[in-house]
Amino acid sequence: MTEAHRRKKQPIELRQQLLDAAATLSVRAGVGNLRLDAVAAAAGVSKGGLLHHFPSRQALLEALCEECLSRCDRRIEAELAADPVVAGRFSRAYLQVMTGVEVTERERVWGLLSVMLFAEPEFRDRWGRWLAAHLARHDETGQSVLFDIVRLAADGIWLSDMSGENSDPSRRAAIIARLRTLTLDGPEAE
Amino acid sequence: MTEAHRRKKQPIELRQQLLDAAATLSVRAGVGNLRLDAVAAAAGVSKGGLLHHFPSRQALLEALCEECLSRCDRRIEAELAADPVVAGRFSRAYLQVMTGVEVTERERVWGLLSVMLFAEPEFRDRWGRWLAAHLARHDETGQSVLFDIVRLAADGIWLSDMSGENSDPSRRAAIIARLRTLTLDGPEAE
DNA sequence: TGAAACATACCAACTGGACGGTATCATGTC
DNA sequence: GACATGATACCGTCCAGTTGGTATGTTTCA
Repeated sequence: MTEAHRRKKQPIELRQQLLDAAATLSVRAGVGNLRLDAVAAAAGVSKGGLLHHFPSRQALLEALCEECLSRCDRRIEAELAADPVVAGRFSRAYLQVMTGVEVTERERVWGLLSVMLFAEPEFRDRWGRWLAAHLARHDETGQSVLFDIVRLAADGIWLSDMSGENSDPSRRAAIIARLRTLTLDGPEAE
Repeated sequence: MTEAHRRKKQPIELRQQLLDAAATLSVRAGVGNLRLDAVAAAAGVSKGGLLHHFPSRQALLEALCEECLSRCDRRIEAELAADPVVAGRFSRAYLQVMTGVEVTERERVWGLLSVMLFAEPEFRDRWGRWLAAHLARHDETGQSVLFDIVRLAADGIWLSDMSGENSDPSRRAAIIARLRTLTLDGPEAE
């Protein structure tokens, strides 16, 4: 009947659009204020269409969380592959990904969303497990508190990025650069 | 008529109880899932009673935010007063307060709540302004990226504390100790 | 002084809108 | 034609906020 029916059906693309829309709206108004109607509308589809892909609100949120994690994964893997120095490699990649250097606005949304999902109690554990698994896999856990500090500071930057662009960009860059060199100095004697 | 009517009226205490209840419930289920009924019940009062003190849900959340900030203020001030070394004093106090060494469970709730409120878009700016004001007042902004890193890492610890007690406490303590010494080394040449 | 008059603190029941979810129908694709 | 995809209409529930009360404090004034 309507025009929407007549268009080419591309379920995979739509699914992605729905997730993108959900991410954007979550970041703008908070995960708790995410409304199915709004997500569907933003993706140019009816609520029925949305519920076809995600049978419930909960399912949508979980998919959102998984998408977040897998995006992180992909970017981390890319960074790891491009880094020849083994020591502190993971922490460096983590820093790079979390601080989101040279990243598109669309990627940025997903970064912010990560923090917001982290604040949701139902997804905290999921995140905790993700990080623990990665740390175990790259086995930097026993290395040095310096690496820990670098990663923690990366989280801090990530967090402060959420509060708008109030911080001086050059200062931010200097901090990131300094953190990066910290991981390259090698773990000195404690 | 009912027993509740007959009890001693202590509006100030009740107000505090309501805020405490709201904080606890927010941390447990997320700010977005905070229900007025539940808050009222947890404080041993009816929803009407709650709405007498906070005319709307929004008002309650704002009061919650203010309470959070003023609690931070008080603890920061206490740390500052107890620290004879001027250089990096604020960053040290910040680290101490945010990582919440030797803190009661009740205080801990408020710490966690801070992060959750930070994740709420409507309160992000409020927090950003708070921090900016404090940084300006103690004028550590121009000092050293090391101080920045310490504060950012403190945020990171704070954040990771939210994901349950999965981290090794002694390791956590080591990190905090190291961060502390970083602020005491003094700003070396960049 | 004390008791009316007012103000504050709270309760119980209700309402109206928002929103998640379902049921059913229409259309595209293989 | 059979299945996947998506639209429309509708229902039930949840919950913030309203309303109209009752009980407890506090002030005023005869």
